[in-house]
Amino acid sequence: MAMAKPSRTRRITIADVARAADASVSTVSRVLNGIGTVDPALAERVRLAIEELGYRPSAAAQGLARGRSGTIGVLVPDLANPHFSDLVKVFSAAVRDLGARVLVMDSDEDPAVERELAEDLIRYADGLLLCAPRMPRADLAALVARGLPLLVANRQEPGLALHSVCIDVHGGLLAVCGHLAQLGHRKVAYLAGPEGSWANRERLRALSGARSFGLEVTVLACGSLTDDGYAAGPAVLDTDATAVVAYNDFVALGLLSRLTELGVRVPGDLSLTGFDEIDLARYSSPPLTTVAVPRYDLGRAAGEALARLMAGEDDLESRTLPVELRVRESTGTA
Amino acid sequence: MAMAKPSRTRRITIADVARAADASVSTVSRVLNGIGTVDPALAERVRLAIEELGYRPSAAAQGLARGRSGTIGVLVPDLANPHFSDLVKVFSAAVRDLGARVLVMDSDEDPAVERELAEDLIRYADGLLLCAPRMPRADLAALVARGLPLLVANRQEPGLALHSVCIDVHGGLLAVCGHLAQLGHRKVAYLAGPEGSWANRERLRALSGARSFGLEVTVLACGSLTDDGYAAGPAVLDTDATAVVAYNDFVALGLLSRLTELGVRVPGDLSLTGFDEIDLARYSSPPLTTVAVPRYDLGRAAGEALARLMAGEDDLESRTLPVELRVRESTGTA
DNA sequence: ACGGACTGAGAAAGCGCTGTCTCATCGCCG
DNA sequence: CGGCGATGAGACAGCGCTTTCTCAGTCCGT
Repeated sequence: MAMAKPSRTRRITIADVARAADASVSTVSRVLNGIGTVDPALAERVRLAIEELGYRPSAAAQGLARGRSGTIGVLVPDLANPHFSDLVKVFSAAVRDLGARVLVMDSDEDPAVERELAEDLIRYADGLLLCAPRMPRADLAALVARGLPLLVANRQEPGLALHSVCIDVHGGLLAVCGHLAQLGHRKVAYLAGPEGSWANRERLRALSGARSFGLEVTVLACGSLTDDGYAAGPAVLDTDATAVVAYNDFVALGLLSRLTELGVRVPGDLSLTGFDEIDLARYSSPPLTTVAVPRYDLGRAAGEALARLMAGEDDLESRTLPVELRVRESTGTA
Repeated sequence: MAMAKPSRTRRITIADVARAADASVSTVSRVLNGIGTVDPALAERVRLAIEELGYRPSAAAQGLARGRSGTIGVLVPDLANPHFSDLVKVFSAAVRDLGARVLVMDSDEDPAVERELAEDLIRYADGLLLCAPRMPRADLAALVARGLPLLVANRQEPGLALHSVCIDVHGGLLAVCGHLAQLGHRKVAYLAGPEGSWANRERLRALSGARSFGLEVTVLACGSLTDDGYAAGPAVLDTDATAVVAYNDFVALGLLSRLTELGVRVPGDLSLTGFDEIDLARYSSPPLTTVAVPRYDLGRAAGEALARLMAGEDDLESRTLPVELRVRESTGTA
């Protein structure tokens, strides 16, 4: 004989609390939100009832009544990438201080999915943070037109009144180039990152700027993962470059591993740079020359910016955060 | 003269759509949810109106009316740890197929915060996934008592009817010990992970089990980060161990780096093992002997289990997923 | 002792949906 | 040709809160 399911106990509502505390629903609400004045004794009774019943206001009902959900949608291309999980972590801590929660979605680097998820997030969220969106400009514009507070991290789109916070990728890679040039390198290979990525475009822009100080750049399609860097080993050796600029630290470490296997010494035979400074960069052998990006500040800045957007300030200028070159032992004279 | 703020345009509601399509609200709802039968012509008119107005149903209103939010709460100790961000990623993809979204919170490894966030998540979510919760048993019990679908990943609590999916940490570390014993090691040092962590307790249990095949274990407090491993270098050398079992790959790689700096050869002077198999493990020099855990399967399994819990099935047995020892070059004969 | 300014607290109208109930309408069989 | 089951579609009552409005007391000045 099948045991009846324990019939999901009815939700405890504010009315239950009111009844238990012998107060009105409005009063309970007041106590809950600390709005208006309530007689201390009554308030205490209410608090007690809340405690005893284990009452928690329904987020849906609050959201509906208040007209805002207290939720911010965050869209990332790949949550498994520490760059983004770090950002989400910091951002979510930042907005929690504002009383907001974060709904994360992962587009798996697919621009089409990205648009769709963003539309879905809108239904839930009071504001949106788009991290390094790969979607076409038109989609981005459509999203902006929806009118809800929208912030973009690490992408700029000239002419599209986009509020954004960005890392100074261009400046960072320029610094890398300067460093390499100073060491006497003339020919460098660049292991390129994801196609649609703004960060990749910025790096390319810096690279072409670096021609002005005599750098000759070969661009090799690669990717953003350790495996991609490892795989790129032979291709790199096919060039006559004396230095390799990897898209990021993962790629650099993957390549470093392959080079070590192949008996190529770093920086003796080949100099190598990364980007983003992951923890392990200081711990590889040799330690990696890379660019430190202010992850924490980025998340923080995004949180603040979105807070202000949601408060109705619309005169926000976009911010670009400075980066810092970290010279270590993976780079040497040509 | 200050430009008036564009007065946040009123939300487009289902009523607007009904009006535009010259249909009733109920009909629009039917079309939206594909429930009941609607005349094809009318349905088409509705769809058109939705399209034209750019209407999106409010998640809050739907949630309130339906009695469920379509959101699942996920609580992790540290989203910056790839172990968890990977899990969240896979899990969230898994439950999206169910039409659910994921609300992530990060407790920063603080058991007290953990409890609080979990309580908050309940207000938003239809179900909860607690990842490697560090909270005391009593708090966990209180959460279970709340009655909503609750799943725990990587923690077991005997006697607490907890639905869980776990990695076979014990088995994995036992395999590591066996491997080391076979190589002739007798004295090993264990770099311990976070205090409250079940995974750490399981490792310790395996270690004490390993005494049966003659292993003598020194436990050193450490942590779960690369830096912790790096810092533990001298302490490790103070022991007379011939092999080091690190809490995870990060710790192992940190230690490896320090050992390299100190001129200690791995595995010549000291064997070293990790756990969790991060990407970089194969790319260190030497490549790291570690334990591969089925991250993907874990997320998948969690998604399925929670789906079934939410469907009312309460007879779920807990699952433990098998792991695999990956022998590489960081371990050698004693 | 009486009117005006406050203060504390309840009643009730939404918020934007869903889902049930009800009501037309229509085709069809007897 | 009347009655009956289908079928399509609207009305309406919630869902659990917030918030305005209203009202009964209080406290004071005159």
